[in-house]
Amino acid sequence: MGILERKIRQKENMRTNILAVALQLVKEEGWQSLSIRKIADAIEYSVPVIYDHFENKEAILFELSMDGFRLLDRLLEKDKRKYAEPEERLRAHAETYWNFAFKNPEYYQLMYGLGMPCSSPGKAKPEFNSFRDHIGEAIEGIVKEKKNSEEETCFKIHALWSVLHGLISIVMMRCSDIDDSQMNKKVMDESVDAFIKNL
Amino acid sequence: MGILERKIRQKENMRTNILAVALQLVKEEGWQSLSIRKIADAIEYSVPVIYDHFENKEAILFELSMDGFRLLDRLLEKDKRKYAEPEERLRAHAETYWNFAFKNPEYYQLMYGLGMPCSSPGKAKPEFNSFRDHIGEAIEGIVKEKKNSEEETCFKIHALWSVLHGLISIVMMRCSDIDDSQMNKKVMDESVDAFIKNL
DNA sequence: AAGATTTACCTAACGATGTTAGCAAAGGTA
DNA sequence: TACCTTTGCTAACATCGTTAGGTAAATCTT
Repeated sequence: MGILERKIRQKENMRTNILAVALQLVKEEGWQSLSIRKIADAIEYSVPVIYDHFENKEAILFELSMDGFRLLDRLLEKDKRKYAEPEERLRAHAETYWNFAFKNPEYYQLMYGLGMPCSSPGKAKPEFNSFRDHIGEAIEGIVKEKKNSEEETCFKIHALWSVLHGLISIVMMRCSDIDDSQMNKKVMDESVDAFIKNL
Repeated sequence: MGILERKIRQKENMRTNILAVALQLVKEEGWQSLSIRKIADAIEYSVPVIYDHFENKEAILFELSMDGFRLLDRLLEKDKRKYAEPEERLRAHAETYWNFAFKNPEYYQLMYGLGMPCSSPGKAKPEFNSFRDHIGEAIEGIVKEKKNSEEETCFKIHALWSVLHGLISIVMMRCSDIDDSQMNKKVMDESVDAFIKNL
């Protein structure tokens, strides 16, 4: 009997609908004004049904952050297929990371806890290191003939990730008075250049 | 009559007391659990008196973040007096920034909106650029014989700030699985080295 | 088809939050 | 003493996340 399957399908639909609606609300009004009641309103159900599908609000945010990591991962995989040469690939990864952040600021903020009650970080997720793994691979490709130790490579990975994340955070949080996005992009490009030169 | 002055003094005392108590609570339980009622409880007054001294909760957070910037600024000024040689001074500034962040994580999180409802950033504060100004001066000192344009120097400032802030953010938010603080410190030192070498 | 049972869903509430209106008491002024 | 300003409080409002408990519909059992 397909009746059970239909129910499962409906349940899944509800779940994805909740996530979709939550993301939509966030895009419109930001994380700070997202509430369970608004989600319930948007899906046209009462509040408690949301708790049939998610343990609590944090679980919803967690799931959305996972979506963010998955999306980023897909983009990085595309780079991998497109660019075989390690240096070229590394530059592409950096650019992809940058573009991802500013095309999906909601995701980026959630993924790295920028300007919101921490929620997602803290729990170790494999997806968390997706970017690290990708640039790590590219860096190893560039550096493999040189006699760098594994530890040194690990340092390099962290260093590059840090510049990118730091730059993005500062711009996204408006910590700097430099608001010219072209200029900020240039700072990133030069930082990546300097980084590669220093490998 | 000193009676008016006493009242002013009392009012100021109350104000600073509120801030001190708020900071204390944050150090004990983190930003997320700070509430007006807890502050009122700690200062042994009822809730509305707090609103006689601060417009709202955000104003309290804002003032505390200013304290953070002022404290950081004082430390950087100390470096300036201690180290005349630009490169040495720049290294000291980086180290000071790093140490400040991990000795006062509450301040750092508030100042740059890490893991909390954004609150402070967004409003342009002169104190915000204190660190930028300090490392800017040192970098100009190092680079002044070379024919770098002002724009290039500005880029360099942003690049260095970004590595530091990125590294600190990643560690503080536990985005990385590398939790060894000595190791993280090494990554910073090497990044600063590479940065200076690349000036 | 009728009864039993599980499921789906809602109303209403609890406790905590930031914020404010309005009142009472204390203190200074005339 | 009468008045007024300051100072502080109680109590409430709206919103939040979360949950207990009930109802009616959908499903399963006989």
